[in-house]
Amino acid sequence: MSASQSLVLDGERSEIVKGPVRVGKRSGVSEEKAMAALKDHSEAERRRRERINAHLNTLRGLVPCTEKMDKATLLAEVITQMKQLKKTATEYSKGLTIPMDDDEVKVEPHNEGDGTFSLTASLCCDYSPQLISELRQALKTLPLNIVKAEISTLGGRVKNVFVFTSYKDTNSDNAEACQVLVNSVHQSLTSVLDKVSAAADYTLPNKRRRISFIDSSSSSS
Amino acid sequence: MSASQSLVLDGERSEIVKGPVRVGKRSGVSEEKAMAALKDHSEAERRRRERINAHLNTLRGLVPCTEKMDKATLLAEVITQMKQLKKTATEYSKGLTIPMDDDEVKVEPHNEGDGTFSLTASLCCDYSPQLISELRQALKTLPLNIVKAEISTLGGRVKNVFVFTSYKDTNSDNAEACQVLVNSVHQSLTSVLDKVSAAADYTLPNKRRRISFIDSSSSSS
DNA sequence: AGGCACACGTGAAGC
DNA sequence: TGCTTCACGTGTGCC
Repeated sequence: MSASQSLVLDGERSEIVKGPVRVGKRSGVSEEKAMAALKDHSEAERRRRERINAHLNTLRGLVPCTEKMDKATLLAEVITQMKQLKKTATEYSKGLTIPMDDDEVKVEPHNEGDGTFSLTASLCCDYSPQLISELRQALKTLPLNIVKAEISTLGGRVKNVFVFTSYKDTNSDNAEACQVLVNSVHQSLTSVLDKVSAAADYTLPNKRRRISFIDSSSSSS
Repeated sequence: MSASQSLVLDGERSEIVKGPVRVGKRSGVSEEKAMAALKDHSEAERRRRERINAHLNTLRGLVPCTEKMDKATLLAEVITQMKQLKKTATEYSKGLTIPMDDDEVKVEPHNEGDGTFSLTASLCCDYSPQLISELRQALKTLPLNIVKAEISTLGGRVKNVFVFTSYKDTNSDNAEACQVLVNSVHQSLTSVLDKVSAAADYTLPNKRRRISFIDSSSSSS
């Protein structure tokens, strides 16, 4: 565009101008100004690029196995990672909150694909002193290993979460058998829930013990 | 560079070439090839830009309040959000994992700044049947409300997490009083830990009950 | 080659 | 108005 000028802004070790060729005495000054503006512009743009790339690189540090990855693929990876993190975070917090108004029984199968089969089951209801022993009796008849058990209470409500694995003679890729397990666990927990909530209807004095499971456990009564 | 050719690749509604000016019969074909290559190149580059920008836009959808934000600032926001998510996620999972080898007592004050004062305390040790009643007795002497209680077991280990709030007559901005509370809670839990672990040393048969707290609770012994 | 990904400088549009 | 951000086409190096 500009007549008889070749401005070379080197990216690495700039020797800025190559051929500040004389063009005319008076038009030269305005051209120099325009050139300076152009140089400022390209430098600013370079700083912008550097800013973006710096952030991109710190993202590489945050997401594993992206050290030499494409920009676009890196961003895609960031997206999936972010979604995953959000999901697990809300899942964790979901696991920590206790629904106040509704009793619930949930059973979820986790077919890992590697042949193992696990189950997480949860029961949430008002606290009742018989609850734990009822639960124990109900669960020990099931053909499942208890891997992990959690009890949490908040304001008179109690939530029990269990993680089971099936005995290894149970075929994990037998979808039907797995469904049977899910159903029996669900049924066991539901019957526990029915039993304790029915008992609570008649033994109202127990409700005064609802502040914490620790207030009214088995030994002192 | 190219002599007497002006290739215009319009970004919006491309009428691709403006002036396929005759230049010569034989050099024309090579020039046309070069031009086609150039066009492919710019189109590929455009697709790349679109890929990146699409990912950037989905990131905008993932991070709040970034709808009209700068690319660089958006990425910065993504970074902070991601760090935050990672932190809370590991914090949650930290709360759910149970150290296998070391017993521990932890007490952490949470001064909210709004005048309320809360405490989370945790005790992690081998399961012992007396643990729960010991805990109950130890905690009920403390001038604290139990807001939330969790018990989780995994492989014979048990972790108890409690959230307390202080009675409202305790001045929350009195750092000294808060520290006293922290200390007394810590001391109570430590004494419980000492008691049950000392008992476990002598009553080794109890160790067979360690598979789950549900195996050996209070009612049947 | 020939596709791919990157950095660059530049024109245009928004405050 | 200048300053910033964006999209674009291009040059270049790397499989």
